[in-house]
Amino acid sequence: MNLKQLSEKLGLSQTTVSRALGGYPEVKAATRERVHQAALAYNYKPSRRATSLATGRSMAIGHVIPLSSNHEMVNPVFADFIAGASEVYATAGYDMLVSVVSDTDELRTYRDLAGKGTVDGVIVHAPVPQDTRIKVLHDLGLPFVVHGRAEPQAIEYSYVDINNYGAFTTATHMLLDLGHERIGLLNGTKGVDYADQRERAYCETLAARGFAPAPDLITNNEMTEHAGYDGAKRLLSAANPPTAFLASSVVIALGVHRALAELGLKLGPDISVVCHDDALSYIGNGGETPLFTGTRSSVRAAGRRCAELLLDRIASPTAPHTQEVWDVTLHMGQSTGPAPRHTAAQVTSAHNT
Amino acid sequence: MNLKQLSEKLGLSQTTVSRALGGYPEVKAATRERVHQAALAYNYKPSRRATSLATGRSMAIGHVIPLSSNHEMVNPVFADFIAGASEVYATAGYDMLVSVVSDTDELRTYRDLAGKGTVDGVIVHAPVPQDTRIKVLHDLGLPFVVHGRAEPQAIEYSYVDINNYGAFTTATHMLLDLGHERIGLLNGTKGVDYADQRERAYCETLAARGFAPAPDLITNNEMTEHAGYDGAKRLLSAANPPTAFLASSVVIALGVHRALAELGLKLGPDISVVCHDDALSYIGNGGETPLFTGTRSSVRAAGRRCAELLLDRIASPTAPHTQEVWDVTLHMGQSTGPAPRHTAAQVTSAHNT
DNA sequence: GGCGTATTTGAAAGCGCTTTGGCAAGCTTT
DNA sequence: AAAGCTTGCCAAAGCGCTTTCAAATACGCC
Repeated sequence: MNLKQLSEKLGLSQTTVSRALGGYPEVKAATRERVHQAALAYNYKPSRRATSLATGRSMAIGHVIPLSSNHEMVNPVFADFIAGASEVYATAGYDMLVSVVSDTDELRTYRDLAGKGTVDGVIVHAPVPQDTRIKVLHDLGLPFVVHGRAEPQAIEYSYVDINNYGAFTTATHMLLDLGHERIGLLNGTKGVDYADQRERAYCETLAARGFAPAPDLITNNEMTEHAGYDGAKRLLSAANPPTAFLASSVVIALGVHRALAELGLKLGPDISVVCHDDALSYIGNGGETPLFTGTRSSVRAAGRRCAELLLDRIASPTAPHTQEVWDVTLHMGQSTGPAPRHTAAQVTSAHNT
Repeated sequence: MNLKQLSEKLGLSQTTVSRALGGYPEVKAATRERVHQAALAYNYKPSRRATSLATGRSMAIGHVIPLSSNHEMVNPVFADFIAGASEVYATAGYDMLVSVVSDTDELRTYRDLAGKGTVDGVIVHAPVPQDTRIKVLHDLGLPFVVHGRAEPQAIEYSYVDINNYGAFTTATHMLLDLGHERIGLLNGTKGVDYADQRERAYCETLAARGFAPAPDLITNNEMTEHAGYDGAKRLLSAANPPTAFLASSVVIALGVHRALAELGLKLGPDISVVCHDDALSYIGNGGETPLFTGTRSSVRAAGRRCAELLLDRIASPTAPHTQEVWDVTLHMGQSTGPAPRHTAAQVTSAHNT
């Protein structure tokens, strides 16, 4: 059933039917009602294809998910972020287009989406400093919102980010306050903005408190359980091991936890772990008292907010840009405790003998 | 730049330009080359909107991701599945449309997608026995492929599934062979096909070997880390606790692992864990010797295969249906060992004193 | 009753492609 | 040399909507 057929059934013009369904005011209430009834009865749905062509809007938002070129890896936070964004799109009548592409193809994908007019806007994920995507999207005239930041940029743009610097400053202070002096940082891939911010916060806080950050206490890796396990294992087996870890995600922290279990070290009393928790729905750091102490911020809420901002931009492209930095709060869990008087190395060797 | 403008620049008709770009044979090679050059030079990309309307194909595939109605939860396997599917779509020139909807809205979403013609086909996730979606999609005439099975069905349909029954039969036998007699089953939500298959395999294998499956050794829950932790903790603290666990996913197994660490039990020597491993990219059960012993099957590969089958169906809708059940292999990890002579309960209480 | 103003409805022109049905060359065939 | 094929191109119709412009009807008022 298409518009023509429906209007014939009703003895009305396509114009009137279209307007009645579209909610335009110049239709008599009675007529509108009649049209709605008929649309329901015949199960008429206006073709998205035709509507798009006629209006010039595709009513779809693109999410381009970069695949790390080295490892074929989909970052687990995307699932939650997308779930949040999807809620907003659904209520606004937008569709969500997802493409998972290797990061070398990413710019081409944006150019394609813009050129073909498949989407009305895109969300930019995992920005890096001086991200080239921002200029490209700006030049293409495709509305976009960035999840995270990509400073410095000559171009003004909208973003939603969390205060990564603040979060890791707080976390580092907290561990120092507990007496930890050697703190390992298990971070994400170098070059991604949030990872760099976190490392900077960690280093500068240590320095401010009079500790020299040892480069050998920092690892950069994909945010996987395995990376956390490997990193913790490696740092703990080195000479002069850390007594605490700062982990960039709960997934990494779980890996640390596994490494500790294997080494016979107790999370909290022996080794403290503080992590950033994206509040992923399935990697629960939940329960009454969460397992891991950490800064927390819902990436799903960020997805929602980014989607809202993007739809706003599409509706009014000349409006001033919105830039939000969310503060995160530290939640106490069971993974932190005062620095043990004996070092972890001694504990380890005691267990190994 | 649109087709009309490009054809004027070239001094050709829109027909010829369209055909040259579309690869149709009735264009002279020289002309085709000239058109391609011009398209490149002017960065012409045919509008997806217009193409869709003209051809009647939207060149997009829908993935409707159900959100469990009780917990707002996105299953972690979706991310990997979708990454696999996306690869196939990309090379075939298709887009991927993702909607995350609460399961009560799912049928409406399918009707919308079909009615508006937003997509050319859909993938059905997480089927339940006698899934109503299959009949609805069939009646709508929207091509689809199911990831998993939904027997019994009056309707013939295509699917890709793993041999869940076989996998858990093998796993149960293996644990019995190791001398474990009380085996906990930490399963997914009841009513979802794969969970039911796994429970059936577990019960029937136990029965075949002369053991009565105790209902109190089975838990059904979301497949989260927390659920695994809770389930293991609960079963282990009961009277006559299990000496081994069968976990429906690595995420659950990680939760079990955490519970064990907390109880001072060693994975392998004290308590064995066998799980099904979807080979998720970020919840690595990787390494030379994987942590968890388990059946393994790449859900990403399943995503790829489902996508291929769906594109085939769209290309030839009357072709016979394809039904694939993949056998899974058991990989030895570090999480299994012979049943301890003393029971876990004794170990626990020893540690608690 | 007639005029001006609101209120409702319609005809038709796009939106930017694909595709059908010709048509005019340039070839081959007899 | 006429007839029949290819080859290479084009004009125009359509895909199913939205939206402009115009027209028809209804209403209020002197």
